[in-house]
Parts: sequence; C-alpha cells; structure tokens
Amino acid sequence: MFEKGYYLRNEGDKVDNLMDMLKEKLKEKGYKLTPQRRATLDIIIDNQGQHLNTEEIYALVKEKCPEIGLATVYRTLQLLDEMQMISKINLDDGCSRYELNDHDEDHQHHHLICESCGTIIEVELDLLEHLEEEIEKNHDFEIKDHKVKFFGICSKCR
Amino acid sequence: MFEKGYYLRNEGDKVDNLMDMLKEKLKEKGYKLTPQRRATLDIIIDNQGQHLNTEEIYALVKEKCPEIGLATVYRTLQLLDEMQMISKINLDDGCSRYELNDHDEDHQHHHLICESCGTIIEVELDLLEHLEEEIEKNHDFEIKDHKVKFFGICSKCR
DNA sequence: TGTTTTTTGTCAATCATTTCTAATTTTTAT
DNA sequence: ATAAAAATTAGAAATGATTGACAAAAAACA
Ligand SMILES: [Zn+2]
Ligand SMILES: [Zn+2]
Ligand SMILES: [Zn+2]
Ligand SMILES: [Zn+2]
Repeated sequence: MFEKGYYLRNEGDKVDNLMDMLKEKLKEKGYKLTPQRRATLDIIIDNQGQHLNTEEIYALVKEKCPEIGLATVYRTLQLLDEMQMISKINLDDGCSRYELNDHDEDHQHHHLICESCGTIIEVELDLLEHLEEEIEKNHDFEIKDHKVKFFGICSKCR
Repeated sequence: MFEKGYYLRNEGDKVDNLMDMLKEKLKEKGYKLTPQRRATLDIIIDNQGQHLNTEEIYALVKEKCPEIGLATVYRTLQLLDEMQMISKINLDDGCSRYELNDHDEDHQHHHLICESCGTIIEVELDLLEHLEEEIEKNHDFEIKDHKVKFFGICSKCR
C-alpha cells in the first residue's frame, strides 16, 4: 500500500525518508531540493504536533539558516503543501498554521480546539469514512479530502 | 425545544422572527438594533444559501442603505456572528463568507466544495452526532460546535 | 567556460480586516 | 424638555499576513 523503502527502521530514518519523499516529488515537477527547502521541512518534522504558524517556522528556520528570507519560507510552505508533505490549518486566528502530513492513509487526524485555552487536541476519525461513502452516493460527489474541526472546552478548562 | 413565537406561520414571518430574535439577543448584551444592523441581516436572509463574502454583502446592503460604511459592515458581521445569527465560513479563498444560521438544531449543514468549479453543495450530517459523543467520552472534551468541509469533484465536473 | 533556468533575498505592493477619530444618534439624568 | 453620557457610525488611516517584482546567486546545461 505504500512505496517500498518508506518503512522506518528507527527514528533517525524518519527525516531521511521524508526528505527522500520530498526530493522525489519535487523532481517529478522539475523542482530542486534546496538547503532552504530542506531546512524548512526539517523544522516541521522536528516540531511535529506543534501546529506552527509561518512566522514561528521562519524564526526556527532562521536559527539554522540565518540568511533565509520570509518570502522564501512562504514560498516553501506553499510548495510543501502542493507536494502534500504538509497541510495548512486554519484556526481563525488570523494566520496559517502547518503540520506534517501523516503518510499513513489510515490515520488522518483532526482537531479539537479548546475555546478557553486554545489547546489543540488531535483525534483520529476513521468513522468519517463511512460518512464519506454515504455522501458520495447521495450527492454524486467524489470526495478527495476533508477538514474537520471541533470547538469546545477541554478537560483542564472545566 | 424552541422559544414560543419562533414557529413560522408563513414566509413573510421569517424575517420578522429572525429580526426579533436578533433584537432580543442584542438587548441581552446592551446593544441596539440599528438600521445598519437590520439592513445587513436582511440581506443575509434574502440571500440564504449564497455564502456571500463581506464585499458582496457590503455591495448589496449599500443598495438599501447607501450611506453605510464598509467598516460598519465588518463590525456588524462580527456582531451577528457573536450573536450566533450567522456563521463565518472559510473556503481558503482569501476572504470570509457568511451564512444564516439554521435555528433548528437538528439540521446543521456542512459543505462539499468542488475543487474544479467552486460550487458549494450543502449537506446535512446528523451522523456526526454519534462521532461527537464518542469524542466527548474518549477525550473528556465538551464539544460546542464543529466545522466540516469536504473537498472533491462535483457531478458536473466529471 | 559561457548560457539558460531556477531559486533566492530584499523590498515594495496588495488586500482583507481593524483601529482611530470626530460626528451623529440614542439613552439617561436632571 | 434639556443637558450630559453612552453607543454607534462613516470615513480615513493603520495593520498585518501574504504576494509580487526584480536583480543577484546558485544550479543545471551545453
Ligand atoms: Zn482548555
Ligand atoms: Zn494536528
Ligand atoms: Zn464542479
Ligand atoms: Zn452553507
């Protein structure tokens, strides 16, 4: 179900694997894996689960790659999104956030957002697949992707 | 399950009903139902199902209320959202869109967005309630609201 | 090596949204 | 009713995330 070579043997392999995946995807479109692009993906991998926004990513990338420009980070994030390495998340807080894509198709996750403290809890929703089948039948609509957010109050805030 | 007086006898009653509802909600918070606020809600009611953005709403409101300023429309939409008369929709097209809330709690709808032609299809998802119960148990998270979007290709675009 | 293509950094422009301010309307107190 | 206080508004300016322009740098090509 997944390309050969993408099974991980240990944690260290993970970055290499994702980087190789990116390299391949870029090559398909005639793009190159530059140090800036490498550094940006590195930061997102290192901060998995963090839902960083562009400025935060920029600040972190700058530590390893001080000459990088903000526009490059914007361009790179857009590219990584197109290559489906990352996903853009909108929390209605006035900026775009990003997270590493889970390349295991069985485990797409979604977000519980606490309206009190802002905490983001990740939740896996396999159940949504049944819903999708139903919708595809009823509306003759071919579903490619979905975004689901739940708003409420987390356990700490009660 | 719903306050007395909010059952509709005919179509004409609908606007009055929603307007009364708004008036009450505003009064609770010490706000007033001004002509500008009235005109803005009117337009949203008249264009139910349209998912208008702020500029579009501004243009339509201006026809009936030419002296209104764009900033007032922004403020009013924010207020109507707070009062839960309307909902903000984000389709990642660079602007906020709004739609009238369905005040029948059994029929919250969600959106199928065609990635080819941009058509928005509305779909009712009662099934999501089971999911919510599950999540509330598993994550000890009190769900107040949710936003669900499905992306794909509509029947016309295939 | 010289030429072309891609990518980058800087800086300016864009554009949705918010803030500021003085004027207007509404409410409240006298 | 009249004056002071509070809320709301229009219009202009400011903000802030994102994008575009462009010349320089890096990489691929011949
Ligand atoms: Zn919380
Ligand atoms: Zn996440
Ligand atoms: Zn379509
Ligand atoms: Zn809708």
